[in-house]
Amino acid sequence: MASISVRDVANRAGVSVGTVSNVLNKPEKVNSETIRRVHEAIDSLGFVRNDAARQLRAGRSRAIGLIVLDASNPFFTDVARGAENAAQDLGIAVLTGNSDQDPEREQRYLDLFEEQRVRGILLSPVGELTARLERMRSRGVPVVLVDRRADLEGFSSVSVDDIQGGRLAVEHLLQLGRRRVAFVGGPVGLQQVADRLEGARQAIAEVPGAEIEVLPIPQLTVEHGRLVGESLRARSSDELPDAVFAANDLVAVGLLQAFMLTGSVRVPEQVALVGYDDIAFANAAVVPITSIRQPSELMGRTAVELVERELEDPEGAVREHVVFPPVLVVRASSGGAIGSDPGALSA
Amino acid sequence: MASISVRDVANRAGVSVGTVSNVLNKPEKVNSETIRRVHEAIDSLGFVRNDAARQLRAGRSRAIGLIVLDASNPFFTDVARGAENAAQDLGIAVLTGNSDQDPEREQRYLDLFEEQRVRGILLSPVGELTARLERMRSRGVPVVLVDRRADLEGFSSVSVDDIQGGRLAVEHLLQLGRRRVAFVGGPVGLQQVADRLEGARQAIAEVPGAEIEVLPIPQLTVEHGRLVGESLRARSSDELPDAVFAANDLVAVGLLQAFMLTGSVRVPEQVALVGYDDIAFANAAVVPITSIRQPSELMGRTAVELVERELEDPEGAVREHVVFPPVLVVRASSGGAIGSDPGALSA
DNA sequence: CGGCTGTGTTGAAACGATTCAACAATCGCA
DNA sequence: TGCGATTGTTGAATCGTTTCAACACAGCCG
Repeated sequence: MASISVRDVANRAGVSVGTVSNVLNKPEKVNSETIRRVHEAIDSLGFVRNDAARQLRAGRSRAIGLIVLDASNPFFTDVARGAENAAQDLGIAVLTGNSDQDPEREQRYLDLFEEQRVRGILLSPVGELTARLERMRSRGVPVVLVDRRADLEGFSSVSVDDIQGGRLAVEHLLQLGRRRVAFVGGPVGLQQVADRLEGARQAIAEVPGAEIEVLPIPQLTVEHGRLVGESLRARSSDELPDAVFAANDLVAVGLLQAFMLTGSVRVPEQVALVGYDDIAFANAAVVPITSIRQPSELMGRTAVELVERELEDPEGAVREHVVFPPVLVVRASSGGAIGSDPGALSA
Repeated sequence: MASISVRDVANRAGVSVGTVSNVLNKPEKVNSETIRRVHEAIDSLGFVRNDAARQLRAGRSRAIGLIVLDASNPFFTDVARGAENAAQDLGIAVLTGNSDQDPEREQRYLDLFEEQRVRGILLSPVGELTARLERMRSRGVPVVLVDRRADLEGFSSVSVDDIQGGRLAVEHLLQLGRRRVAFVGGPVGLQQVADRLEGARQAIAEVPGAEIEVLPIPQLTVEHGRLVGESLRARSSDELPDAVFAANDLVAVGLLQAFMLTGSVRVPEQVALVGYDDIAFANAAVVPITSIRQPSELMGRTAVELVERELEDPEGAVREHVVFPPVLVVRASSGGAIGSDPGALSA
């Protein structure tokens, strides 16, 4: 029951505690025969290093804290995966907390991470945290904002250029010869939605004769996509747009379902469809959906690297804002590579 | 830069360190005026308790470790949410790691959690861990298996009765008058798949004239569901089953897509469809899919409670296997509540 | 007044790993 | 042989919190 400590290992191996510690942390300073004996003792006693004691001495832990907005959103699980992979390479760990868009839960995870003295925090913020983060920074704990451009001054961040993403989507539609584009998304209060729309408008403005119609929705869900899809279906064919850009893939799935349900709107013949995020389901939809991919895994990886870089440069004014370019992934819903006969889609 | 400790707080408040500790942990033993002064000192200095020191003294941390098989599977995010909610009520934290079905990652998280001296571990295991878990148990660290019945002797577990789930699904189909049921799932090596099929067979056996056809697939994915769906679509109508039970919702979605694509198989008129897991997408599919719900959040919550119960009963032989009943959720794909005109589904 | 109870407070010991100045042993070289 | 350099090893001090035996003090009673 009594826990096994370095002292026990030292006794068993016939060396001092300092030597055991050196075997664990600086083996190059220890005679190889001694190393062997110590490891033997460790194995036979089943010794497991007590991380609390180690980090008490070290002053900081070997873990990075990650707080995500929504653990069920594939985007964030990919970010987390990227962070874990990067951390693994560095021999550190990632502790993941899910704020679930609740400022109170977010606070609790910040408390926990502060008490744990994590080496840094990756955060996609919900609540108002300026004062709090200011304090962490003054303590020398790096904070990296994920998926939000530097709305908080003085913190590093990783994000995606959503304006560029919007451009990519609509330029693709325009290149297909489409001219009457509908944008389905909302609420426009959301930075991401506003940026995507802005990019779409920029692309439209560059092509004479192209026009855009904005169809606002209160939330980015399958249901609201479907509702808009049904209202579009009811239009006469000369009122129908020939292309739709959905602010995310869930909305695109809803639109597609409405179009498919009666088969009265053919995708992509009558309406070409582009979504955003490139979630796994975009590829698995009835008609695979063209989408804008965010390099989510790379974002997580980069965020971890930014934390470590700030740590290595303690006095540093090293605050970086890494903005990733989005990538267009063309699939059947905009007439890209189609597995089966497109004609079959009209049902 | 120098970290602020209880000693600093004590000086500032003009009391001893013992008193500061008591304010933090046993305020009922401290004079209320003293409490006030100490809190004032804490606030003005920005003191944050060092959890490493605290748990070094305590011998164990205030966190429970959770290792999930697949963080992108909604089932596990729900389990995690349940565990976090339960932990919150108890004033402890949950550290979540994603093994991603990789035994090596699973090992690394176990190492981490052992070094952190977590109070307990919730685990949906991938690799062979008997020896390892045995050691943890002998150290008095409770281990609770999630979503696996006690294939490892002597550990508590939470799981769902998948045999019962299979029964529910097929009994429902039989009650609708269907008699020719197809089961789509695999690999049968998977305990869950085998159990669901077993339950289905039991239900079939109780109704004279009912028969079941097993259509095996190598993986529970949308793609494989779609492939089977296409082969069914090609059958003549008297060879077609009048009901399909899919081993999970992803497979059901694939089947549905194949049926809808040409509209040659009408759901639910020609074929009634039931899935398993009740993922969010089941409700958001073109035709909402009837499914078997697992109480995933409750499972997470219960697992945390089992850990705490084992801790309170140190010598205890308290090893419980909690098996939850699955729940049938009826939707349009089996002719349940349908929003719009069912006839419209035939396209 | 002496003894007793109850309420607050104190400060040193303990938790277990890491660090580092000091020491020991061995070797090379003049 | 003597001296410095090199390589290994030692063990006490340290990190910040909690615990606990000991103490101080006030109030009460016989």
